[in-house]
Amino acid sequence: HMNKKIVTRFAPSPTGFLHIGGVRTALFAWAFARKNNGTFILRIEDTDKAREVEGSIQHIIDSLKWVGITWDEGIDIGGPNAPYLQSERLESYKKYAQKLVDKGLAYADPYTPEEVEAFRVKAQEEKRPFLFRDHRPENPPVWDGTQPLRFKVTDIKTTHWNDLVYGDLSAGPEALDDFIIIKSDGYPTYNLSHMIDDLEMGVTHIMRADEFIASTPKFLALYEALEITPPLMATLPPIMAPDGKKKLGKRDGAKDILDYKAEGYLPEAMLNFLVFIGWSPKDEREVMTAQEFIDAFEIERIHRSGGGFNVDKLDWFNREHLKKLSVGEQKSYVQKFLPERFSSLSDSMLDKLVPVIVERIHHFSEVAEMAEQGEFDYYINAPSFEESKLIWKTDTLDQAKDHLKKVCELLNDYSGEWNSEEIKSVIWDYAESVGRGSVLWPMRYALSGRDKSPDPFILADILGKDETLKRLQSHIV
RNA sequence: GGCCCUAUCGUCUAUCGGUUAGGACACAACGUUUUCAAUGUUGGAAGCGGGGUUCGACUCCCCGUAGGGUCACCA
Repeated sequence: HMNKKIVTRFAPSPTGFLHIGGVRTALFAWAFARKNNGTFILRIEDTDKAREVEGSIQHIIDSLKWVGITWDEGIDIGGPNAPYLQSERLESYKKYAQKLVDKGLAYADPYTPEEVEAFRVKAQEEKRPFLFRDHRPENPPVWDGTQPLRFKVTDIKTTHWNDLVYGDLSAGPEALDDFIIIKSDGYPTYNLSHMIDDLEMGVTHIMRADEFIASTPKFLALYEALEITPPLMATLPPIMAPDGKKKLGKRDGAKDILDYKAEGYLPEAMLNFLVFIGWSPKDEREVMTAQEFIDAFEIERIHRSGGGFNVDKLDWFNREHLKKLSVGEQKSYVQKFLPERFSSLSDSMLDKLVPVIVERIHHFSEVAEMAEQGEFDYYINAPSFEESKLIWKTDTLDQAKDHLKKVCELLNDYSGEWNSEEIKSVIWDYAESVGRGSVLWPMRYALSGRDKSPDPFILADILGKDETLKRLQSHIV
């Protein structure tokens, strides 16, 4: 039973950065293609020249690549259906537009933008939807390419269709109108161009966010006029702002996806987080790799209700994926976010320090924040001697110094392997005999100068034997 | 305002007529421990309201209510 090969696409417009909503859409379309051994296409819809933002295309490519999305055909790699930039496909759109004109299903819009705007305002004031067809000219001029070209809806009815996610949908006749398919600048609108491209590129499944539900009846009318069988449609639920009250927009904190990269979030965590907004697997798994997501992905399990963007959950996902990284990988991230002054840390010190840091963060920019607050300074500079701190939780300063003196002796005599477990066992019996706190608190202060720090044995391990003894001795004098 | 979609713990969700309504995040308590962190255990916490259908509704239908989308020479 050879089914038709599945082809999906992600088709953003180059009008700025890609935010999480766009990436989520791409992720679903990509996963569906991958799961079914299909083709995934990256197409750029640059028909709105006024809104185009320089550099967007590269930014989109970088964003998708960051989360691990790959495409089989697309703007940067070409493919059998090239070009993948709509501004280079104008002939196709004109051909189909002309077809409609010839059939009497498209006509030139004779009004000025101001006149149309006036119709719209009036409709708004009268609290009814704006319908251009109420103003459809009786004898439209011949289309010479300088006026907008409108599709003429001939069958005004309630539209019924099926959505792979929402099931049977319908919309009243108010959803149908004469909409523009070619603008006065000669470029097509999305309304026309996306379906021509999908047809020519063999797209079988369209995945897009729910704001397109309302215009689907228009698309369906145009498909019919063009005698094109529409692809199957899967509508994705909206991503809501953290308060859950409205759709997440750029004004509500929908950041550039690459900002999360800059903040030290892991791409695999971002992917994991994003796919769980609007989808969930059959079982109760949450932490998943990209491949596990692809394997588990089913359109049937895409949700219909909107999901909120929850930073706490993202942080949790990030921690979970952080733990799965090798120490080497963790180390290169930590190095990236550690300020310049820490470059004096030796490689071997870093190897021991990294796990200690990773245990205390959700994402790597916290490393920079903690460093900013002086959190790691004692790894590169010995803390200054403070008697008051040294005697905290011990009886007297003399006693604290005696304990440190003994610790120094024990460590000095020890010549085995230098790691926190061994260091601990060297000191432990003594600490137990006189009371752990009275030994460990002074050690902590002598080594870090702080009352909140990692275990003193771990500190000693990271600092090395020489530096450890040096710091302890400086507090005995 | 018209058209359309949605509705389970604070948040994300499971449930596809019969469950003590399950899980995760967050939160709280306790345990471990030399502090912090990490970790372990436990806990509180939900079916928007009203009608139906049914032996039985979170689940199906209707009406409210609330939220969201849309009504561009943007996609």
